[in-house]
Amino acid sequence: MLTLKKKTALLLEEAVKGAFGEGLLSADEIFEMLEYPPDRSMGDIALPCFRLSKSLRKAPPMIASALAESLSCEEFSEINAMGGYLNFRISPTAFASRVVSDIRAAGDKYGSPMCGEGKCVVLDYSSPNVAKPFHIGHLGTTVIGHSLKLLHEFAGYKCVGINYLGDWGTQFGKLIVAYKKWGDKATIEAGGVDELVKLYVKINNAIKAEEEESLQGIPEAERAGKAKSALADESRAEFRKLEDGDEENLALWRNFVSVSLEEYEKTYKLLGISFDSYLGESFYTDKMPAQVEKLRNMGLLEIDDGASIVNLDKWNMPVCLILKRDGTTLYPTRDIAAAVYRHGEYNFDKAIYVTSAAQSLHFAQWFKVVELMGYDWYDKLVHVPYGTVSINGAKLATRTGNVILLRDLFDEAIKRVYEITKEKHPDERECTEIAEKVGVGAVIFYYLSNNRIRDINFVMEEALSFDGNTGPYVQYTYARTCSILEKAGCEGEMTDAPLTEVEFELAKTLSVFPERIKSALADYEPSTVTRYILDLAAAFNRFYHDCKIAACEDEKLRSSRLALTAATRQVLKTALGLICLQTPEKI
RNA sequence: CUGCCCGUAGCGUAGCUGGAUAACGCACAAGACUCCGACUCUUGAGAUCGUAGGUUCGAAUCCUAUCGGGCAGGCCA
Repeated sequence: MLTLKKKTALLLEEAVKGAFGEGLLSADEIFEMLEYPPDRSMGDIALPCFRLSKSLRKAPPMIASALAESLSCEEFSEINAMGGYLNFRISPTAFASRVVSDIRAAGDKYGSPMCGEGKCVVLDYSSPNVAKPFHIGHLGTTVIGHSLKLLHEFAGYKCVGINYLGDWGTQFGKLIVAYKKWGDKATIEAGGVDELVKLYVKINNAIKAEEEESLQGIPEAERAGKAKSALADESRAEFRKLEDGDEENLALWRNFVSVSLEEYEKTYKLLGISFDSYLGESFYTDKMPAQVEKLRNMGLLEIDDGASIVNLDKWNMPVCLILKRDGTTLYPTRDIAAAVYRHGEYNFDKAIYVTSAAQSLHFAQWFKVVELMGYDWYDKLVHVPYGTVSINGAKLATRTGNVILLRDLFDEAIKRVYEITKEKHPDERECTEIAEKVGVGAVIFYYLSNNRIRDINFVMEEALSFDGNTGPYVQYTYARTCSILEKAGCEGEMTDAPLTEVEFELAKTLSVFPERIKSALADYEPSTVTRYILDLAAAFNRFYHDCKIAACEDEKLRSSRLALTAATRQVLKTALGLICLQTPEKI
């Protein structure tokens, strides 16, 4: 499979040799220089010659015209020099046939760079905290992470998706105390994670109240570290018991985890997501001491104000805390231990962490510590950050209730689509199925439309809008391709029937898919795929509007148009799949 | 105070390894369906690319400074 750019680059390599002699530019270098003109009237592909003018000591327009003269090829219907540019025009019919036959030959592998054969990627994403609500703050890591997994699988990597559950820590001591005080088995069983959240909120409020009471009469300035709470002490004690393997507490803990997970699974199922590993923080508790020991033996650990730290001054970063003053571990300690374990387990070629950009420094720090520890795979760790989410302009906050649970968000989206769909589909089950795919798709598409690093202000009305560049728009376009092909009863073949501008534009858009996939992978950027889908949907809808397809009277032209439609359906299906969107054939 | 990220039409954004007339959607204005699915398509109006310097044949893109917003910065995760 030779893309247009590659083929052009090879031709140009010969032309450059012919006009200016050997060894000046390789095909690869030319490939990098090629670009798409901003306007169709200029040509379909272009080589800017400005950079060549220095080494050749000739004016760019002269280089362009010299190259134009020494080039000839049937692939291009026209080659001409314009200013400093060498512009190529492709013959639409031949080009479209080649694109369509490439797509047909590759099938659902069309667009795959196949660069991951025999390599393994570990992706850490979603990772909710047990017994806390699963809200839109988790949408980013979940959806970006899974899309990156799909992209890597598409490229041939063996992928391991890890849901690094927040299933350990003093919050479980609190939860155990709360449960013993106010909770009971039946309520939790019936109410699920919501009941756990209630208990958690209740005990936190109670602790806060006790602490405030204990501070009465102490001047503002002297309050630091003086807050006292019996419940907090009790919580620490219960957590200690849990760490020491107390059977009763362990049983409670297991129950909290499984109740929470059960709830999360519902959302994952809706998103079509599953994980290969659910090993959470608790799994690594016994793997940290070895790493701490290694740090100490290597002389990397310093004691500062009682705590054990790694000094990162040389790299212009604040110190990385490894052990607290009381000797207990911290977030970076666990991350290091987990990375070491995972490398041993999977021997990954890349380990990707999808988290909020707020954690960028944390990752930079512990990545550096891993490097200092002499692990030669330190450069295989990749942090993929994304912007923070706010709701209607305000920060997310569980306490003030400014949260949208993912579950509620999807329910709302599904409900709205259902209302619209039911008029067309009397069958209720079918309608529900469509509403799920389109409703959830709308939210995901909205989220994955922008560069991940941008902060996002979540406005329900916008996320659930179905007009313009939205999920329903592209899914509808996909359904339309299916419907046309089904009515026609065949998928057509490319013929020598002359094609018009819109058909040619569609073929060009189809041809560019592999390049877009490559850049999505290189940048860890699912939105590149989202944008491509919009380009393709727009190109197809223009074509659809201008041309009769199944109803075309000219047999040859009909066949070509059906083939283009089939190719579009194929690429849309692949691309939508890569950003976690379903592809219903009817809407 | 220090570091990282973001400033592009009224709004939400793309373009950022420098390249030709800055692209898309929403909203606004005008138009197109006895037609393969109208959740469609066409056209118009709307931008001194935060600001000021610099590098270059050429800057939204690179460098410096500056303003505005977000985030982070030793015992939370």
